[in-house]
Amino acid sequence: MPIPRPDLQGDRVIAHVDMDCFYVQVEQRKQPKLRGLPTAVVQYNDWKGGALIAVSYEARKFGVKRSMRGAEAEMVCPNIQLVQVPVARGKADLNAYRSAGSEVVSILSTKGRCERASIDEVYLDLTDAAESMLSETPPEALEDIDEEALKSHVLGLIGDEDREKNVQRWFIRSDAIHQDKLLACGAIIVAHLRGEVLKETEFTCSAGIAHNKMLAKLASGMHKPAQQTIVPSSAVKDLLASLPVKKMKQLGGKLGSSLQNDLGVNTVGDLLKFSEEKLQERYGFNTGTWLWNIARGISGDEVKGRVLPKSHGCGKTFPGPRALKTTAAVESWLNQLCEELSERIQLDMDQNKRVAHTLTLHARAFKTSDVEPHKKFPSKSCPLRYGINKIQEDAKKLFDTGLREFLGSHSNAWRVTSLSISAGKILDTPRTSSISRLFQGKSLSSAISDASNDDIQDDAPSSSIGCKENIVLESDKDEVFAHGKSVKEDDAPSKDRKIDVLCTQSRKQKDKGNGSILKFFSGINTSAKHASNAPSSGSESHKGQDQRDHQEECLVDDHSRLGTISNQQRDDSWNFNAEDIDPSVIDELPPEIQREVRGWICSSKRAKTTKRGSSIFHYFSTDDNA
DNA sequence: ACGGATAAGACC
DNA sequence: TGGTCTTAT
Repeated sequence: MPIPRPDLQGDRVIAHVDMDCFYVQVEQRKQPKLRGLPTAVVQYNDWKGGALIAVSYEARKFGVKRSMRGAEAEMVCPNIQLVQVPVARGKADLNAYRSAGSEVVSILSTKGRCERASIDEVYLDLTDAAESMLSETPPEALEDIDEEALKSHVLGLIGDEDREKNVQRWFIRSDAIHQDKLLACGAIIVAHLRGEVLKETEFTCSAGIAHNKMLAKLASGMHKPAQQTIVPSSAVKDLLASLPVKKMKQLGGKLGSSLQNDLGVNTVGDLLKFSEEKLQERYGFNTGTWLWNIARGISGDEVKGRVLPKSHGCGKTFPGPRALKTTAAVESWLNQLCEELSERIQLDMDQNKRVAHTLTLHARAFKTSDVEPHKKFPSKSCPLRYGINKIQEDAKKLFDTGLREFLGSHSNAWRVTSLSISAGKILDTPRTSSISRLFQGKSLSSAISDASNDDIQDDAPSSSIGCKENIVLESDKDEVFAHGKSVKEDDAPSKDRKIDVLCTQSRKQKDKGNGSILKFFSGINTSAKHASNAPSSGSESHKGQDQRDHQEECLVDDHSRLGTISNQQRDDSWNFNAEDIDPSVIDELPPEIQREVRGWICSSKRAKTTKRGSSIFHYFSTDDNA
């Protein structure tokens, strides 16, 4: 998993910040009277008091553990306060915790690169900040170091009496090695950040400060709650020597068991006895190298600069007797799940200007008359189209195809024990180049005029712009096309008109045959299906969700199709290949646009293999891809 | 017959 | 690529 790469730079300052029993803190902030009491958060309390998903430290003293049921917890801790996770649409709703997590991230991301590792954990690369501090205000010159920093735990510091004095001495040692001084600076920064988090959100957290992610993560869990731990490199060897392999991230599962059972490796230190080649031959090249490295406290894994999730998903399980046995039941639950998902990706789009491109369905199921015992329900995905109804419709189709495959030829009675859908391939919506502006960005009129060297004014209101007859776009309200979003927020008739123009164009384009150029600029899908669905010109008819879905379909979801092509739905109209574009159409474009389009075609041919994909949206979402 | 709901990433 | 598997909280 982590990229096995030698630590090229042992001087990084990395912190791992972990919220203390996060869900509990969120609930305690909501209900301050719960503060200080043994508290746990449970979801669904109807069966055995619900399942615990977070436990306060007060409650842990009583032996209350995650993965207990509420009823069990009450037995060991009669006074425990059980708070339920909010329920919406018949399922647990974690949004309160997600947004609380965002509050924290927005504070923690201010001092260096920040990677959101989960809803309640982040990694920080504080190297630059620590270097700066060291050169400007090194700890040894500081007369009073942040009190919270002085409470740090420093691994390997000897002397049990008057710990804080020792720590202080460690912080201000002028003869310390550069690495340790950097860590000291990092620890001061982290202490400060934790203080900010507490002040701004009322949440406490714990942290680890080390030279890489692995060690930082290890350290953050060593002293909780509300404390921080520093790992000087001099302490690494002893730390790992006695550390059970299972404690190491990534070794908590089968790999860790295999190390113990097959190699007799019980502590990370035991790994030192094996050569890199030996480990590689047993566990594969990458994993082998990775193991060899972590045994030595080496990890080159970088802190990704990412504060937003890469996917959104929601799901529900239907245990035992609750298993779903009819398609009607499945569809009803899928509808609920899709509703939540739609809400969340819409919010993501509004807040972060990002668009999800794939919809994936997972399910677990079994057959009542079990012929093929362990056959799994296959997961299925397709291009994601925005709008609740669309998502529901597509999810339904995905389930059906999955179910048919699951059942095979003999149709058997089945039960579904879990359903989940997720939205992935989330990309920033482009906003930089002129072509981006042309089809969805800020100012359509100015984009076109700039590009074609005309001198139409930037803010020319309500003008229809002809572009070599291939494209007619109105642009009186720029935001209409920005991220395909304001359409839904604003139902003004002029907007309807605009959609109408686009759809009409799209239909015309289709009749003319391969009119890919319009797809470029409008993002409008020219398939018969969608063209026939296009709103009619005097559209005062539809209102509400239908209308919304419709408009979104015209703009947003078709954008999303450009990037992704599903295997199962190999509808050409969803496809958007550079090869399909008629070169003569490109010749008719304004010169600036020609250049960009050709650039895209070129890059799409060359970039078939890159992760970024080759859609025009990918291409134009960055500035530097000539 | 699962702790449940979510996420990320590697592998093929 | 999509789909599966692993790991984690």
